[in-house]
Amino acid sequence: MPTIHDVAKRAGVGSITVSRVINNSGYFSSDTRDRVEKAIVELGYVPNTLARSLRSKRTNTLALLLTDITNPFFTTLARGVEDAASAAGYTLIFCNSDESAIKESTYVTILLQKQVDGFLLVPAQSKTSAIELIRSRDVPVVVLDRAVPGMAVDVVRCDSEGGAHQLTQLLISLGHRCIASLSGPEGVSTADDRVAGYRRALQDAGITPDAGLILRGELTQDGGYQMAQQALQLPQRPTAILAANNFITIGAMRALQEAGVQVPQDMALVGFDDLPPAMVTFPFFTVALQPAYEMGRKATEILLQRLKSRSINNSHKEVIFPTQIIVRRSSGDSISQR
Amino acid sequence: MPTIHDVAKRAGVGSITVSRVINNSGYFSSDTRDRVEKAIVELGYVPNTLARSLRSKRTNTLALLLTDITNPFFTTLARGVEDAASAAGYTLIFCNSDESAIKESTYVTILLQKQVDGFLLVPAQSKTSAIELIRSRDVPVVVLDRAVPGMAVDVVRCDSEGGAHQLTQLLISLGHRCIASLSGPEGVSTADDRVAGYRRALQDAGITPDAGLILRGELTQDGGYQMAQQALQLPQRPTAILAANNFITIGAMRALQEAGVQVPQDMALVGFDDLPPAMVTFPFFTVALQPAYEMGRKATEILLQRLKSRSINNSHKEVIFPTQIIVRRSSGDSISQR
DNA sequence: CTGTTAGCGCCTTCAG
DNA sequence: CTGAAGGCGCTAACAG
Repeated sequence: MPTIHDVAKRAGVGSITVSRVINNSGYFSSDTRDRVEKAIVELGYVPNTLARSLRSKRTNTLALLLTDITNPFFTTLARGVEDAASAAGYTLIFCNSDESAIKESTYVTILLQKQVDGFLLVPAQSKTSAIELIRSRDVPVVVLDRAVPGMAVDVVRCDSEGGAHQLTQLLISLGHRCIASLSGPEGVSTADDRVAGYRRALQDAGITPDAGLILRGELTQDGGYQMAQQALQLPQRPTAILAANNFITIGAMRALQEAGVQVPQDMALVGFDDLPPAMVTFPFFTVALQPAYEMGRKATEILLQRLKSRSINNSHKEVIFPTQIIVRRSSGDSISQR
Repeated sequence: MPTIHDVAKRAGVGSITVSRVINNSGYFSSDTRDRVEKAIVELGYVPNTLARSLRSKRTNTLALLLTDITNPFFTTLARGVEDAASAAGYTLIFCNSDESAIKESTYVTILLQKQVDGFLLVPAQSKTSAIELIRSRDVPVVVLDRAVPGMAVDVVRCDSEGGAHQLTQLLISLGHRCIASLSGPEGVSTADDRVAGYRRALQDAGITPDAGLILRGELTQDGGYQMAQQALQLPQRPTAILAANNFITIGAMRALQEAGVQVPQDMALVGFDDLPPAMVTFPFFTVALQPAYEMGRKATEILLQRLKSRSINNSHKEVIFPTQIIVRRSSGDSISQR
């Protein structure tokens, strides 16, 4: 493994000169450049970024810490992050926290040791020590997808409250009065916000939300399955369901199918997050679409901006993207036409 | 940012002793350990992995270089890789080559500079310089998903030829005689193998494959869309289509829908790669399923094994997983019953 | 059980 | 335009 020294010797120059040629910094004659470049090629020299980073204190590496890359929403978001990062010369380390605050902290510690330049974090819980851990080392973070109330930190997320409000409004306009909300764990801001938007829409319509209709569980297919089963057991069975994410939607759908409940005839079903068009043949679900790719891009841009200006403690941005309601078949027609 | 020196001073020991405590290596009294650990906590010391790696020549980082994380097949594969890597104390850098050999080489160069301990590579082309680049630096690689004929390298992939053979056989058994094959670029082993399996099945059945029925394009939705349109223009329109991956399947489906061709009534359609059950409500496509998660896991295990034994030049493994044929509605009933 | 010495490969500082 | 000295934070190798 040749080092900068070997190249210098072969080119008959000092090693600092080689460094200057590699980084195209300072002065050197074009003759020197040629000799150095020749030596580099002949030796197959590859600079050691580790050593460089040790000196420069910059690794050109960002950390992407999310809950589960397997969820198409996060996959798309990750792609947005990677594109923006690599365009700026950064590479990406990614980790899955699986919604566990413990895994999250463990990863943050490892990533801090690796001296990543910045973090893109989808926090497992709204109240997370991970952010404090990162901030205590003066490393920039941008929080993605979820709000972290009371923390001075950049956030890029979607208007979950508004999206849920619109979806619920849609259901109400179709004549539904008994609507169940299947959401994620308390403390996860997107889950909380989607319940809040649901509540507000009901109140706007003068409907008193029945507490039993508000179910909380995991943001997984299993969670959706279980909550939908519970919803079907309620004394007054709902005529519509609002699911808080794509996996809950699918799980709920499965429970309904098993119970012989037809969507949308017997039960309207709307949710959050669309599947990418490249993945779905028969679009069926009415959803609030979040611009995952754009969110990833934007968050990365903000992070890179912070890195460039080294201004961590300034005022913090909160970028909130609107959701886009896409009406398809799962919401059904107006109930009164039945 | 405190260093190992600061900790040593505070604990009243030499810095090497701190190092020993941190890494739990060599000998030290339990009293020393306590003093050092106390100092570490008090200072909020975090070891600098960069410096450690510079000495130890190991970064505990693996590179995952694939074509597009957005494809659910690769997402699942990536998750398998990450789980196996993190269980062994490794973190993962991931990059998307978008099937471009140039991007691929660029990334490999960057990753080599970052001194990653090993590579997991989905090569953009069967004939790729990336592998040679990596091997020239004596860094272990495991190739994923695609074969690289003539290269002495570990490979974990699926039996594409066999899967295509079975799918084609299925179509033949249903009475189809005029079957189109929509595959990826020549030189991509999975694409080539899936054409080969298709050919063999036809020959087995005594059918001479018409060259016009074998279409090649991109492994994308767009590619599938275009190839399906071409297939519909053929003088003798096929009664069935074999698509080489999930995106081609979806694209083909779209083209058929637009042309008013019903699947499976007017055209049977079978493909490769299933969508994860967590993602799909109405399973429709008959597919050859590849065990993506297991492939990722297995490849990572092999790579970690190589890292442990430092044996790069020994005999190389080729692990070939079977595909599993899942028959659903898109393949339709026997043609003779119409 | 503990410490000293000497670098890993690179780049900042200062001197030609 | 070029180079020598020194150190980033850590740990092998060798003492004690």
